Amino acid sequence: MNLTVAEENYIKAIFHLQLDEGNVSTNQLAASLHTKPASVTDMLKKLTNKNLLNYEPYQGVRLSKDGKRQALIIVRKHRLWEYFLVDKLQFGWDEVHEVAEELEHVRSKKLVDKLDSFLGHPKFDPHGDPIPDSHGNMATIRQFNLIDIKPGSLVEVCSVGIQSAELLELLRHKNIGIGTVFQTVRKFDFDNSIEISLNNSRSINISQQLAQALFVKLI
Amino acid sequence: MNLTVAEENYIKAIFHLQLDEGNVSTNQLAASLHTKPASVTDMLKKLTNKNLLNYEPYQGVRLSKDGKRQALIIVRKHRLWEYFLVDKLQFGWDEVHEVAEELEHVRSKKLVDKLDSFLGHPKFDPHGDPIPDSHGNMATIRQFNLIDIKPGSLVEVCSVGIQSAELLELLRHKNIGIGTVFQTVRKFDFDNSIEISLNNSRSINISQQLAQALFVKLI
DNA sequence: TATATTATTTAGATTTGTCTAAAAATAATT
DNA sequence: AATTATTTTTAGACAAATCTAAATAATATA
Repeated sequence: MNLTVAEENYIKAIFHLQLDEGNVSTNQLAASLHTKPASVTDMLKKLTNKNLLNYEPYQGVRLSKDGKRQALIIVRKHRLWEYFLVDKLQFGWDEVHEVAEELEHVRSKKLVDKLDSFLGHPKFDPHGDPIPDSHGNMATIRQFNLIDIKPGSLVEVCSVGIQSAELLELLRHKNIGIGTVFQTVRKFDFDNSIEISLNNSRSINISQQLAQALFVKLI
Repeated sequence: MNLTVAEENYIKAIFHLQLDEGNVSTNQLAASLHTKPASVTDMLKKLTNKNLLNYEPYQGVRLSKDGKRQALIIVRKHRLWEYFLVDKLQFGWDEVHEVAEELEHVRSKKLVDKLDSFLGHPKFDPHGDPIPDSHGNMATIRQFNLIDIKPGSLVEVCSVGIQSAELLELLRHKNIGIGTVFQTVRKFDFDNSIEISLNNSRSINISQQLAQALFVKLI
Protein backbone atom coordinates (compact mmCIF):
# COMPACT_ATOMS: atom_id res chain seq x y z
CA MET A 1 0.00 0.00 0.00
CA ASN A 2 1.90 3.05 -1.26
CA LEU A 3 0.27 6.38 -0.59
CA THR A 4 0.92 9.74 -2.21
CA VAL A 5 1.74 12.78 -0.11
CA ALA A 6 -1.78 14.13 -0.63
CA GLU A 7 -3.35 10.83 0.43
CA GLU A 8 -1.18 10.70 3.53
CA ASN A 9 -2.23 14.20 4.49
CA TYR A 10 -5.90 13.28 4.25
CA ILE A 11 -5.39 10.13 6.34
CA LYS A 12 -3.53 12.11 8.96
CA ALA A 13 -6.14 14.87 9.08
CA ILE A 14 -8.97 12.37 9.49
CA PHE A 15 -7.01 10.62 12.23
CA HIS A 16 -6.60 13.80 14.23
CA LEU A 17 -10.19 14.99 13.70
CA GLN A 18 -11.89 11.76 14.62
CA LEU A 19 -10.22 11.57 18.02
CA ASP A 20 -12.74 13.94 19.50
CA GLU A 21 -15.82 13.79 17.35
CA GLY A 22 -17.46 10.75 15.85
CA ASN A 23 -17.64 10.90 12.06
CA VAL A 24 -15.53 13.52 10.36
CA SER A 25 -17.43 15.83 8.03
CA THR A 26 -16.42 16.96 4.58
CA ASN A 27 -16.37 20.59 5.62
CA GLN A 28 -14.23 19.90 8.66
CA LEU A 29 -11.69 18.17 6.46
CA ALA A 30 -11.75 20.92 3.86
CA ALA A 31 -11.05 23.51 6.56
CA SER A 32 -8.31 21.45 8.15
CA LEU A 33 -6.55 20.80 4.83
CA HIS A 34 -7.09 24.31 3.45
CA THR A 35 -8.90 22.92 0.46
CA LYS A 36 -12.46 22.90 -0.89
CA PRO A 37 -15.27 20.48 0.04
CA ALA A 38 -15.54 19.28 -3.56
CA SER A 39 -11.88 18.24 -3.54
CA VAL A 40 -12.40 16.40 -0.29
CA THR A 41 -15.30 14.39 -1.70
CA ASP A 42 -13.12 13.30 -4.62
CA MET A 43 -10.34 12.16 -2.36
CA LEU A 44 -12.68 10.38 0.03
CA LYS A 45 -13.91 8.23 -2.83
CA LYS A 46 -10.37 7.43 -3.83
CA LEU A 47 -9.34 6.44 -0.31
CA THR A 48 -12.52 4.42 0.12
CA ASN A 49 -11.58 2.40 -2.97
CA LYS A 50 -8.26 1.68 -1.31
CA ASN A 51 -10.13 0.41 1.76
CA LEU A 52 -8.57 3.05 3.98
CA LEU A 53 -11.84 4.42 5.24
CA ASN A 54 -15.55 3.82 5.72
CA TYR A 55 -17.46 6.48 3.92
CA GLU A 56 -21.16 6.89 3.24
CA PRO A 57 -22.14 9.90 1.10
CA TYR A 58 -23.47 12.74 3.26
CA GLN A 59 -22.64 10.80 6.44
CA GLY A 60 -19.02 11.75 7.01
CA VAL A 61 -16.14 9.39 7.33
CA ARG A 62 -14.06 7.25 9.70
CA LEU A 63 -10.77 5.47 9.17
CA SER A 64 -10.87 1.72 8.56
CA LYS A 65 -8.53 -0.61 10.42
CA ASP A 66 -6.07 -0.26 7.55
CA GLY A 67 -6.45 3.50 7.49
CA LYS A 68 -5.76 3.72 11.19
CA ARG A 69 -2.63 1.64 10.74
CA GLN A 70 -1.41 3.97 8.00
CA ALA A 71 -2.23 7.03 10.11
CA LEU A 72 -0.18 5.72 13.02
CA ILE A 73 2.79 5.19 10.73
CA ILE A 74 2.60 8.81 9.60
CA VAL A 75 2.10 10.15 13.12
CA ARG A 76 5.05 8.07 14.29
CA LYS A 77 7.26 9.56 11.61
CA HIS A 78 6.08 13.10 12.27
CA ARG A 79 6.72 12.94 16.00
CA LEU A 80 10.06 11.18 15.72
CA TRP A 81 11.29 13.83 13.31
CA GLU A 82 10.04 16.56 15.63
CA TYR A 83 11.96 14.96 18.45
CA PHE A 84 15.07 14.78 16.27
CA LEU A 85 14.79 18.42 15.24
CA VAL A 86 14.51 19.64 18.81
CA ASP A 87 16.82 17.20 20.55
CA LYS A 88 19.61 16.92 17.99
CA LEU A 89 19.40 19.96 15.75
CA GLN A 90 18.51 22.46 18.47
CA PHE A 91 15.33 23.72 16.87
CA GLY A 92 12.87 25.42 19.17
CA TRP A 93 9.90 23.16 19.85
CA ASP A 94 7.65 25.86 18.44
CA GLU A 95 9.28 25.85 15.00
CA VAL A 96 9.50 22.17 14.09
CA HIS A 97 5.99 21.43 12.93
CA GLU A 98 6.33 22.70 9.39
CA VAL A 99 9.58 20.87 8.70
CA ALA A 100 8.31 17.63 10.25
CA GLU A 101 5.29 17.97 7.97
CA GLU A 102 7.66 17.36 5.07
CA LEU A 103 9.96 14.81 6.65
CA GLU A 104 7.01 12.60 7.64
CA HIS A 105 6.44 11.75 3.98
CA VAL A 106 9.86 10.23 3.35
CA ARG A 107 9.08 6.57 2.78
CA SER A 108 11.56 4.13 4.25
CA LYS A 109 10.60 1.89 7.13
CA LYS A 110 14.25 1.26 7.80
CA LEU A 111 14.91 4.99 8.11
CA VAL A 112 12.17 5.47 10.69
CA ASP A 113 13.21 2.51 12.79
CA LYS A 114 16.87 3.51 12.73
CA LEU A 115 15.94 7.07 13.62
CA ASP A 116 13.89 5.72 16.51
CA SER A 117 16.92 3.78 17.81
CA PHE A 118 19.23 6.73 17.31
CA LEU A 119 16.92 8.90 19.41
CA GLY A 120 16.68 6.26 22.13
CA HIS A 121 13.06 5.22 21.48
CA PRO A 122 11.47 8.37 22.89
CA LYS A 123 7.89 7.98 24.14
CA PHE A 124 6.76 11.59 23.73
CA ASP A 125 7.47 14.28 21.18
CA PRO A 126 8.52 17.85 22.11
CA HIS A 127 4.87 18.88 22.37
CA GLY A 128 4.12 16.10 24.84
CA ASP A 129 2.24 13.94 22.35
CA PRO A 130 2.91 10.20 22.54
CA ILE A 131 5.01 8.59 19.77
CA PRO A 132 3.64 5.31 18.38
CA ASP A 133 6.14 2.43 18.36
CA SER A 134 6.90 0.38 15.27
CA HIS A 135 3.80 -1.74 15.89
CA GLY A 136 1.53 1.30 16.09
CA ASN A 137 1.14 1.22 19.86
CA MET A 138 1.48 4.40 21.83
CA ALA A 139 1.13 5.52 25.40
CA THR A 140 -2.33 6.71 26.33
CA ILE A 141 -1.36 8.99 29.14
CA ARG A 142 -4.10 10.21 31.37
CA GLN A 143 -3.88 13.85 30.51
CA PHE A 144 -6.25 16.58 31.59
CA ASN A 145 -7.02 20.03 30.41
CA LEU A 146 -5.70 22.50 32.96
CA ILE A 147 -9.10 24.16 33.11
CA ASP A 148 -10.52 20.97 34.66
CA ILE A 149 -7.92 20.55 37.41
CA LYS A 150 -9.16 21.23 40.93
CA PRO A 151 -7.17 23.72 43.02
CA GLY A 152 -4.39 22.30 45.12
CA SER A 153 -3.25 19.67 42.60
CA LEU A 154 0.38 19.12 41.70
CA VAL A 155 0.67 18.70 37.94
CA GLU A 156 3.20 18.40 35.13
CA VAL A 157 2.67 19.95 31.71
CA CYS A 158 2.67 17.18 29.11
CA SER A 159 1.28 18.75 25.95
CA VAL A 160 -0.29 21.81 24.39
CA GLY A 161 -3.49 21.87 22.42
CA ILE A 162 -3.31 24.31 19.54
CA GLN A 163 0.22 24.94 18.35
CA SER A 164 0.01 28.58 17.37
CA ALA A 165 2.99 30.91 17.32
CA GLU A 166 1.13 33.26 19.65
CA LEU A 167 0.58 30.54 22.24
CA LEU A 168 4.19 29.50 22.15
CA GLU A 169 5.36 33.06 22.53
CA LEU A 170 3.27 33.41 25.67
CA LEU A 171 4.48 30.12 27.14
CA ARG A 172 8.06 31.08 26.51
CA HIS A 173 7.48 34.38 28.29
CA LYS A 174 5.94 32.69 31.31
CA ASN A 175 8.76 30.13 31.25
CA ILE A 176 6.37 27.21 30.96
CA GLY A 177 7.12 24.24 28.72
CA ILE A 178 6.64 20.49 28.45
CA GLY A 179 7.77 18.95 31.75
CA THR A 180 7.20 22.06 33.84
CA VAL A 181 5.78 21.13 37.24
CA PHE A 182 3.51 23.44 39.26
CA GLN A 183 0.71 23.49 41.77
CA THR A 184 -2.71 24.95 41.06
CA VAL A 185 -3.53 27.40 43.84
CA ARG A 186 -7.00 28.74 43.10
CA LYS A 187 -9.51 29.55 40.42
CA PHE A 188 -11.26 32.87 39.85
CA ASP A 189 -14.81 32.52 38.73
CA PHE A 190 -15.02 36.00 37.26
CA ASP A 191 -12.73 35.30 34.31
CA ASN A 192 -12.00 31.60 34.80
CA SER A 193 -8.35 32.39 35.31
CA ILE A 194 -6.15 30.18 37.48
CA GLU A 195 -3.42 31.03 39.93
CA ILE A 196 -0.54 28.59 39.97
CA SER A 197 2.62 28.31 41.97
CA LEU A 198 5.87 27.45 40.20
CA ASN A 199 8.69 25.93 42.28
CA ASN A 200 6.68 26.48 45.45
CA SER A 201 7.47 30.14 45.20
CA ARG A 202 6.38 32.73 42.70
CA SER A 203 2.68 32.71 41.87
CA ILE A 204 1.55 33.52 38.37
CA ASN A 205 -1.80 33.82 36.68
CA ILE A 206 -3.04 31.68 33.80
CA SER A 207 -5.90 33.03 31.69
CA GLN A 208 -8.85 30.90 30.68
CA GLN A 209 -7.63 30.82 27.08
CA LEU A 210 -4.19 29.65 28.11
CA ALA A 211 -5.50 27.05 30.57
CA GLN A 212 -7.64 25.55 27.84
CA ALA A 213 -4.57 25.11 25.67
CA LEU A 214 -2.54 23.28 28.33
CA PHE A 215 -2.72 19.58 29.04
CA VAL A 216 -1.23 18.26 32.25
CA LYS A 217 -0.94 15.05 34.18
CA LEU A 218 -1.37 14.63 37.93
CA ILE A 219 1.76 13.71 39.83
CA MET B 1 12.51 30.56 -6.59
CA ASN B 2 10.54 27.53 -5.42
CA LEU B 3 11.07 24.36 -7.43
CA THR B 4 8.92 21.23 -7.56
CA VAL B 5 10.46 17.84 -6.86
CA ALA B 6 10.40 17.04 -10.58
CA GLU B 7 12.13 20.31 -11.45
CA GLU B 8 14.80 19.69 -8.82
CA ASN B 9 15.46 16.24 -10.23
CA TYR B 10 15.99 17.67 -13.71
CA ILE B 11 18.34 20.36 -12.41
CA LYS B 12 20.33 17.79 -10.49
CA ALA B 13 20.55 15.39 -13.43
CA ILE B 14 21.77 18.14 -15.74
CA PHE B 15 24.32 19.21 -13.15
CA HIS B 16 25.80 15.72 -12.93
CA LEU B 17 25.76 15.08 -16.69
CA GLN B 18 27.36 18.35 -17.70
CA LEU B 19 30.42 17.81 -15.53
CA ASP B 20 32.01 15.56 -18.11
CA GLU B 21 30.45 16.44 -21.43
CA GLY B 22 29.67 19.87 -22.80
CA ASN B 23 25.99 20.29 -23.58
CA VAL B 24 23.62 17.70 -22.19
CA SER B 25 21.39 16.03 -24.79
CA THR B 26 17.69 15.32 -24.49
CA ASN B 27 18.25 11.58 -24.83
CA GLN B 28 20.93 11.54 -22.14
CA LEU B 29 18.56 13.25 -19.75
CA ALA B 30 15.69 10.96 -20.63
CA ALA B 31 17.87 7.92 -19.92
CA SER B 32 19.21 9.36 -16.68
CA LEU B 33 15.75 10.27 -15.38
CA HIS B 34 14.03 7.11 -16.64
CA THR B 35 11.62 9.15 -18.64
CA LYS B 36 10.90 9.80 -22.34
CA PRO B 37 12.61 12.39 -24.59
CA ALA B 38 9.29 14.12 -25.24
CA SER B 39 8.80 14.68 -21.52
CA VAL B 40 12.29 16.08 -21.25
CA THR B 41 11.68 18.62 -23.99
CA ASP B 42 8.60 19.85 -22.16
CA MET B 43 10.45 20.30 -18.91
CA LEU B 44 13.44 21.97 -20.57
CA LYS B 45 11.13 24.67 -21.89
CA LYS B 46 9.64 25.16 -18.48
CA LEU B 47 13.02 25.47 -16.77
CA THR B 48 14.26 27.80 -19.50
CA ASN B 49 11.34 30.12 -18.77
CA LYS B 50 12.46 30.15 -15.16
CA ASN B 51 15.95 31.17 -16.30
CA LEU B 52 17.50 28.06 -14.83
CA LEU B 53 19.15 26.92 -18.04
CA ASN B 54 20.34 27.91 -21.47
CA TYR B 55 18.56 25.83 -24.04
CA GLU B 56 18.50 25.98 -27.83
CA PRO B 57 16.19 23.49 -29.56
CA TYR B 58 18.18 20.55 -30.96
CA GLN B 59 21.39 21.87 -29.34
CA GLY B 60 21.17 20.41 -25.87
CA VAL B 61 21.29 22.29 -22.64
CA ARG B 62 23.52 23.77 -19.90
CA LEU B 63 22.66 25.19 -16.51
CA SER B 64 22.56 28.96 -16.13
CA LYS B 65 24.26 30.64 -13.20
CA ASP B 66 20.99 30.44 -11.32
CA GLY B 67 20.52 26.81 -12.27
CA LYS B 68 23.97 25.94 -11.02
CA ARG B 69 23.26 27.66 -7.74
CA GLN B 70 20.07 25.62 -7.33
CA ALA B 71 21.89 22.42 -8.26
CA LEU B 72 24.52 22.98 -5.61
CA ILE B 73 21.85 23.47 -2.98
CA ILE B 74 20.31 20.13 -3.89
CA VAL B 75 23.66 18.35 -4.04
CA ARG B 76 24.56 19.81 -0.67
CA LYS B 77 21.37 18.48 0.85
CA HIS B 78 21.75 15.07 -0.75
CA ARG B 79 25.29 14.57 0.47
CA LEU B 80 24.69 15.90 3.96
CA TRP B 81 21.78 13.52 4.38
CA GLU B 82 23.90 10.64 3.10
CA TYR B 83 26.52 11.51 5.65
CA PHE B 84 23.88 11.63 8.38
CA LEU B 85 22.44 8.26 7.40
CA VAL B 86 25.82 6.54 7.45
CA ASP B 87 27.44 8.36 10.34
CA LYS B 88 24.51 8.68 12.74
CA LEU B 89 21.95 6.08 11.71
CA GLN B 90 24.43 3.31 10.86
CA PHE B 91 23.24 2.76 7.31
CA GLY B 92 25.69 1.03 4.97
CA TRP B 93 27.15 3.53 2.50
CA ASP B 94 25.72 1.42 -0.32
CA GLU B 95 22.11 1.76 0.82
CA VAL B 96 21.72 5.47 1.47
CA HIS B 97 21.31 6.83 -2.03
CA GLU B 98 17.63 6.09 -2.44
CA VAL B 99 16.64 7.56 0.92
CA ALA B 100 18.78 10.67 0.42
CA GLU B 101 17.05 11.07 -2.92
CA GLU B 102 13.89 11.81 -0.96
CA LEU B 103 15.37 13.76 1.91
CA GLU B 104 17.12 16.16 -0.46
CA HIS B 105 13.76 17.63 -1.46
CA VAL B 106 12.76 18.76 2.01
CA ARG B 107 12.84 22.53 1.74
CA SER B 108 14.16 24.37 4.76
CA LYS B 109 17.43 26.23 4.61
CA LYS B 110 17.54 26.29 8.38
CA LEU B 111 17.23 22.51 8.50
CA VAL B 112 20.16 21.99 6.14
CA ASP B 113 22.42 24.42 7.94
CA LYS B 114 21.60 22.98 11.34
CA LEU B 115 22.16 19.47 10.01
CA ASP B 116 25.52 20.61 8.66
CA SER B 117 26.51 21.91 12.11
CA PHE B 118 25.24 18.80 13.85
CA LEU B 119 27.39 16.66 11.58
CA GLY B 120 30.45 18.85 12.16
CA HIS B 121 30.59 20.43 8.69
CA PRO B 122 31.82 17.34 6.85
CA LYS B 123 33.73 17.97 3.63
CA PHE B 124 33.02 14.66 1.87
CA ASP B 125 30.04 12.33 1.80
CA PRO B 126 30.29 8.57 2.38
CA HIS B 127 31.02 8.00 -1.32
CA GLY B 128 33.94 10.42 -1.24
CA ASP B 129 32.13 13.17 -3.09
CA PRO B 130 32.70 16.71 -1.83
CA ILE B 131 29.86 18.45 0.04
CA PRO B 132 29.18 22.06 -1.01
CA ASP B 133 29.12 24.54 1.88
CA SER B 134 26.24 26.94 2.47
CA HIS B 135 27.68 29.33 -0.14
CA GLY B 136 27.84 26.61 -2.80
CA ASN B 137 31.61 26.15 -2.60
CA MET B 138 33.05 22.67 -2.46
CA ALA B 139 36.46 21.03 -2.45
CA THR B 140 37.76 20.14 -5.88
CA ILE B 141 39.98 17.24 -4.96
CA ARG B 142 42.38 16.03 -7.59
CA GLN B 143 40.90 12.62 -8.15
CA PHE B 144 41.79 10.15 -10.89
CA ASN B 145 40.11 7.20 -12.43
CA LEU B 146 41.95 4.07 -11.34
CA ILE B 147 42.26 2.99 -14.96
CA ASP B 148 44.60 5.96 -15.59
CA ILE B 149 46.96 5.37 -12.67
CA LYS B 150 50.44 4.17 -13.61
CA PRO B 151 51.72 0.99 -11.92
CA GLY B 152 53.65 1.48 -8.71
CA SER B 153 51.52 4.34 -7.38
CA LEU B 154 50.23 4.48 -3.82
CA VAL B 155 46.62 5.62 -3.87
CA GLU B 156 43.56 6.09 -1.67
CA VAL B 157 40.02 5.40 -2.84
CA CYS B 158 38.03 8.61 -2.60
CA SER B 159 34.86 7.98 -4.59
CA VAL B 160 33.00 5.60 -6.86
CA GLY B 161 31.54 6.50 -10.23
CA ILE B 162 28.26 4.74 -10.82
CA GLN B 163 26.50 3.78 -7.62
CA SER B 164 24.87 0.51 -8.66
CA ALA B 165 23.95 -2.20 -6.19
CA GLU B 166 26.07 -4.65 -8.20
CA LEU B 167 29.17 -2.48 -7.93
CA LEU B 168 28.75 -2.03 -4.22
CA GLU B 169 28.26 -5.77 -3.72
CA LEU B 170 31.56 -6.40 -5.47
CA LEU B 171 33.41 -3.74 -3.50
CA ARG B 172 32.12 -5.11 -0.26
CA HIS B 173 33.30 -8.58 -1.25
CA LYS B 174 36.78 -7.31 -2.11
CA ASN B 175 36.77 -5.30 1.11
CA ILE B 176 37.39 -2.03 -0.70
CA GLY B 177 35.70 1.18 0.34
CA ILE B 178 36.19 4.92 0.58
CA GLY B 179 39.50 5.52 2.34
CA THR B 180 41.04 2.18 1.40
CA VAL B 181 44.73 2.59 0.57
CA PHE B 182 46.58 0.31 -1.86
CA GLN B 183 49.41 0.19 -4.33
CA THR B 184 48.93 -0.49 -8.03
CA VAL B 185 51.30 -3.32 -9.00
CA ARG B 186 50.82 -3.91 -12.71
CA LYS B 187 48.43 -3.70 -15.62
CA PHE B 188 47.49 -6.48 -18.01
CA ASP B 189 46.97 -5.30 -21.57
CA PHE B 190 44.92 -8.34 -22.56
CA ASP B 191 41.85 -7.40 -20.50
CA ASN B 192 42.94 -4.05 -19.04
CA SER B 193 42.75 -5.53 -15.57
CA ILE B 194 44.98 -4.20 -12.78
CA GLU B 195 46.80 -6.00 -10.00
CA ILE B 196 46.87 -4.14 -6.71
CA SER B 197 48.42 -4.81 -3.33
CA LEU B 198 46.40 -4.14 -0.21
CA ASN B 199 48.25 -3.56 3.06
CA ASN B 200 51.55 -4.40 1.37
CA SER B 201 50.48 -8.01 1.41
CA ARG B 202 47.71 -9.79 -0.44
CA SER B 203 47.48 -9.02 -4.13
CA ILE B 204 44.08 -8.88 -5.76
CA ASN B 205 42.87 -8.26 -9.28
CA ILE B 206 40.67 -5.39 -10.41
CA SER B 207 38.78 -5.78 -13.69
CA GLN B 208 38.64 -3.04 -16.29
CA GLN B 209 34.98 -2.41 -15.47
CA LEU B 210 35.70 -2.05 -11.77
CA ALA B 211 38.78 0.14 -12.29
CA GLN B 212 36.71 2.52 -14.39
CA ALA B 213 34.26 2.89 -11.54
CA LEU B 214 36.87 3.75 -8.92
CA PHE B 215 38.28 7.20 -8.31
CA VAL B 216 41.43 7.58 -6.24
CA LYS B 217 43.85 10.22 -5.13
CA LEU B 218 47.63 9.89 -5.07
CA ILE B 219 49.20 9.86 -1.63
C1' DT C 1 24.77 14.87 -52.90
C1' DA C 2 20.90 12.14 -52.00
C1' DT C 3 19.21 8.95 -48.81
C1' DA C 4 18.85 6.59 -44.55
C1' DT C 5 19.27 6.83 -39.65
C1' DT C 6 19.04 8.92 -35.35
C1' DA C 7 17.74 12.67 -32.27
C1' DT C 8 14.51 15.96 -31.06
C1' DT C 9 10.30 18.33 -31.05
C1' DT C 10 5.24 18.87 -31.66
C1' DA C 11 0.50 17.40 -31.10
C1' DG C 12 -2.75 15.30 -28.58
C1' DA C 13 -4.08 12.19 -24.67
C1' DT C 14 -3.81 10.67 -19.63
C1' DT C 15 -3.46 10.89 -14.49
C1' DT C 16 -3.51 13.33 -10.14
C1' DG C 17 -5.18 16.72 -7.38
C1' DT C 18 -7.30 20.68 -7.45
C1' DC C 19 -10.94 24.28 -8.60
C1' DT C 20 -15.85 26.74 -9.61
C1' DA C 21 -20.57 26.54 -10.35
C1' DA C 22 -24.64 24.10 -10.11
C1' DA C 23 -27.51 20.29 -8.36
C1' DA C 24 -29.00 17.33 -4.69
C1' DA C 25 -29.43 15.92 0.03
C1' DT C 26 -29.75 17.02 4.83
C1' DA C 27 -30.69 20.04 8.69
C1' DA C 28 -32.83 24.06 10.72
C1' DT C 29 -36.69 27.37 11.12
C1' DT C 30 -40.78 29.38 10.83
C1' DA D 1 -45.20 20.53 7.23
C1' DA D 2 -43.27 23.75 4.22
C1' DT D 3 -39.64 26.67 3.43
C1' DT D 4 -35.02 28.27 4.07
C1' DA D 5 -30.30 27.51 4.96
C1' DT D 6 -26.43 24.60 5.10
C1' DT D 7 -23.76 20.78 3.72
C1' DT D 8 -22.33 17.65 0.40
C1' DT D 9 -21.94 15.84 -4.10
C1' DT D 10 -21.76 16.03 -9.21
C1' DA D 11 -20.21 17.96 -13.52
C1' DG D 12 -16.95 20.03 -16.05
C1' DA D 13 -12.46 22.59 -16.32
C1' DC D 14 -7.47 23.27 -15.33
C1' DA D 15 -2.30 22.84 -14.32
C1' DA D 16 1.59 19.68 -13.74
C1' DA D 17 4.03 15.98 -15.39
C1' DT D 18 3.92 12.39 -17.96
C1' DC D 19 3.01 9.34 -22.19
C1' DT D 20 2.51 7.65 -27.48
C1' DA D 21 2.60 8.57 -32.17
C1' DA D 22 3.76 11.50 -35.78
C1' DA D 23 6.52 15.24 -37.75
C1' DT D 24 10.77 17.65 -38.24
C1' DA D 25 15.72 18.61 -37.80
C1' DA D 26 20.40 16.98 -37.61
C1' DT D 27 23.73 13.55 -38.60
C1' DA D 28 25.71 9.58 -40.89
C1' DT D 29 26.20 6.72 -44.93
C1' DA D 30 26.18 5.12 -49.43
